[in-house]
Amino acid sequence: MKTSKQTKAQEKINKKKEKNYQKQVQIIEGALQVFGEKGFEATTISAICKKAKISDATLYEYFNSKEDVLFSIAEYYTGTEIQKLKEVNHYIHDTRERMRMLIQAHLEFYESNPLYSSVALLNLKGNRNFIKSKAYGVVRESTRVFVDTFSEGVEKGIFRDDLDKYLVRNMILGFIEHLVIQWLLIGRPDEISTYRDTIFEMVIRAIEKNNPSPRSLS
Amino acid sequence: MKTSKQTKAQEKINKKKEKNYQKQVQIIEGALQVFGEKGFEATTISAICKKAKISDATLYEYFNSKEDVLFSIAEYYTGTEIQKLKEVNHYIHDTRERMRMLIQAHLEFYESNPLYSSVALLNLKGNRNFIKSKAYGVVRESTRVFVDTFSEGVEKGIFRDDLDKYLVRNMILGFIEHLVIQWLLIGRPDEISTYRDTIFEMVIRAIEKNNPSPRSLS
Amino acid sequence: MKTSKQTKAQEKINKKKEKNYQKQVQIIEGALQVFGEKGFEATTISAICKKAKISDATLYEYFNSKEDVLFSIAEYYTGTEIQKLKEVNHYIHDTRERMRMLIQAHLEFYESNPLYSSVALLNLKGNRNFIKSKAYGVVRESTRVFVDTFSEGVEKGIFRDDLDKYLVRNMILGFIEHLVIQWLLIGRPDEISTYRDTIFEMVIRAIEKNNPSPRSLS
Amino acid sequence: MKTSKQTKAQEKINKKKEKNYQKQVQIIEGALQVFGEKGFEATTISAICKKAKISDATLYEYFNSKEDVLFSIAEYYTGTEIQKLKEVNHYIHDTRERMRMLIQAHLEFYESNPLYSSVALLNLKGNRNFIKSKAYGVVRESTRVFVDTFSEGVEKGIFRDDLDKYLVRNMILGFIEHLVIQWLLIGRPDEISTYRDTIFEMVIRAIEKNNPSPRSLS
DNA sequence: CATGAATGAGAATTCATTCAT
DNA sequence: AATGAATGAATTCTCATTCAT
Repeated sequence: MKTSKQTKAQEKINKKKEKNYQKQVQIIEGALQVFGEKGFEATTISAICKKAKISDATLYEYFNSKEDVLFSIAEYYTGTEIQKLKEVNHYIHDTRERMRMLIQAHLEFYESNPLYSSVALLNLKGNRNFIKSKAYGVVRESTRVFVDTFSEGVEKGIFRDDLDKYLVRNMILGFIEHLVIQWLLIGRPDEISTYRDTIFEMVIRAIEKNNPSPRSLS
Repeated sequence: MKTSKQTKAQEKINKKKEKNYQKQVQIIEGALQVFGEKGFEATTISAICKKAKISDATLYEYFNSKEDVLFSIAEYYTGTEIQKLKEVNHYIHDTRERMRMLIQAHLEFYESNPLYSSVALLNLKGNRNFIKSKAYGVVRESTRVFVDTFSEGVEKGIFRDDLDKYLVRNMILGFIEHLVIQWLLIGRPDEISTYRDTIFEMVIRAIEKNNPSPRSLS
Repeated sequence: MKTSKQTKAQEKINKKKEKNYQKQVQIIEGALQVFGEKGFEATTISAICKKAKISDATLYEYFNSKEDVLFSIAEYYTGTEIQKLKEVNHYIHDTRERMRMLIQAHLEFYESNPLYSSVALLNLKGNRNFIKSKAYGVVRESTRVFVDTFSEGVEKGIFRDDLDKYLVRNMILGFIEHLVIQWLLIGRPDEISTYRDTIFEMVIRAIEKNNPSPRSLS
Repeated sequence: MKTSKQTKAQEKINKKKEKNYQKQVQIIEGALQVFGEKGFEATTISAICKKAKISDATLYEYFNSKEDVLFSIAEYYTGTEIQKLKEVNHYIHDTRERMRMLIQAHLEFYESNPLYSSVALLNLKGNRNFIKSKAYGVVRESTRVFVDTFSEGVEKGIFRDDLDKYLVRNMILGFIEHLVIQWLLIGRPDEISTYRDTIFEMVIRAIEKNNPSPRSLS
């Protein structure tokens, strides 16, 4: 089963593009709901198709496999989200403000899309195949704003120039995502976006320049 | 048939404690290897038992289900790790140093136990049943050192008293775990413990007291 | 995992009716053969499917479980038999003759369908779940002719009015079925329908009216 | 599994006799309870042994298999019951009264031992292996009283001499057992021994001699 | 005698996926 | 384009039974 998947996957490249985009979205939305509630393994194709009001076989006209559907969810939602972010970003010129906005936007996006958060953080983050997928590229791309914004700050001299920019991204995303995961799993805190300013402020302290560490750091 | 299953489920609890502890560990170690390499779903009971050199049926003398084995891995390793931490912790009096040590210890533990890291961060973190399990309690307990250390710092006046201690823990763990996950999945960075000082330093800046944020924070 | 099973159970009901009736019968006939020869527990789904020339998975498109197949056999054959009985019954006006016919029909049905007899009397009679099933309703219904015929005789004044009609049914069915079971298990007597007249006559003596018991019955 | 059972069974002949009779009874009583409540297939050796307060392995010191235990229940209880019957029988000289007593005794035995009734009528009657067992011989033997009593009546000229004595036994046992099964499964009637006189009287009418059937019997 | 420990053997069921129509 | 029907392939878990101690 595992081996044959690989082989067949190649024969079926990009079935998607050719077909009705509308229906793809319909399926993705159905899948989001079921995956989000039950998790990937516990979800059946049948359940997705029932939500999407299509037959099981039809799903395979639009996607190559159950996992393809899962990954496509990320691609779709991230793509959509990136658009919004770019627009807002366009109007913000202050780097610090951009960073604040990014954190806020991420928190709010997760908070207002718990099903997607569940899929992304409980099912995708940790999926070894995901990182090989095209969808992962899109998701990764979407986090580049943090890297870029940090770099921008470094150039402007407001952020420390002795930090690995990817490590900074790690910190910010790790912080946010860990919080969201906890919120999803144990329901605490009630609202995560409440913390947006504190989080921003902690991040800023960690990365801002003229912010001498009181004692020398070994 | 259905009803008797329910009944038996109750009788089954605590099958473990009564039996040979040695063999439990043997199974846990076999399972760690297979789960760590293939992931929970892709792992079969047979594979675990082959590694542990026991029959499939025997596994069920010691554990109630595949998931029980998974959770027990966390319980076992965390329990062991907590012991070590407590010992070291005992000899460190400086709060800052304690925090440094904790971060270092966590990073090194993950780095030197990639299989366990894989199980814990790719399979357990995100498992909705895990948080209901006894094992989760142990894991959670093990992270309390961060909360306690932070509180200690607050009391001593070296850490900010305007931060939610759980949020602080979130930041630290999120940061570390996100880094480890990336390391596991895409192999970067090569060595995560290299970053121990930078990470510590970023964390410290975020939580240390006499560290006025240069501009006012809205 | 546990919860979703419950949910699915509800969705599953009535899988049958919607699908190809032809194939259902095909499966039922295959199952009859295997159940009839080996008994319920000793029969495997595989064996049934081999007889029915379908794959194991296909069986589950038409039935919900092995037990569902078993019960459906009874429903199917009883349903068919009831039809025949009703037709014949229609042309018989004499109550005594009707009773004779019923006994004869039952004996002959069992005798000419030993596989079904085996399933019905060795596997179903005594199955605690069966009485809760829909199929049981059909079977029960099919024995009502005995009750009705007896009542008819009572009304006409030819049968005793001091007997519980259900007890009468018990006697007749118990008599017949016990005989059939013996025939199935130890092969004696060779032919059960040989006894049709004797059985009828014994039954009649027990229930007929102007048939004073010689001595007083305490 | 099926084939090896046969082979091994021969090696293990009569393990029973040599051992502690006390413990055998203890096991049989435990088994009666579990078999009686759950049925043969749904009963596990473990459950029996828990009731009997011995270890699973010990059961096999006294019995050769799970089925052996089942059959032994019948042997034990029937043996005990036969004793009682013989005693009572000894003091009854009237054939008709003997028949009345037998019916009454059977009904009362079943009614006061529902667990045994369940085992005997739901699990044993219909078990194809049972008839090959030694236990079956004992059970069969116990029903000979009906045959003998009927023969006695025939000799004395009070019972019809045109009836197959085994058919008579069939009628009586079938009647009684069918009633008991119904009582076990659907709980009706509330008390079966209430019917003892009616049943006796119906039986008597069917078999008594100077009891001319009103019309000629074809 | 009693039993703790180990296991062989199986078997029902699930589901993603395919394909002819 | 859509789908009803069919199935291959797999896997957890159960349990009667054995045997060394």
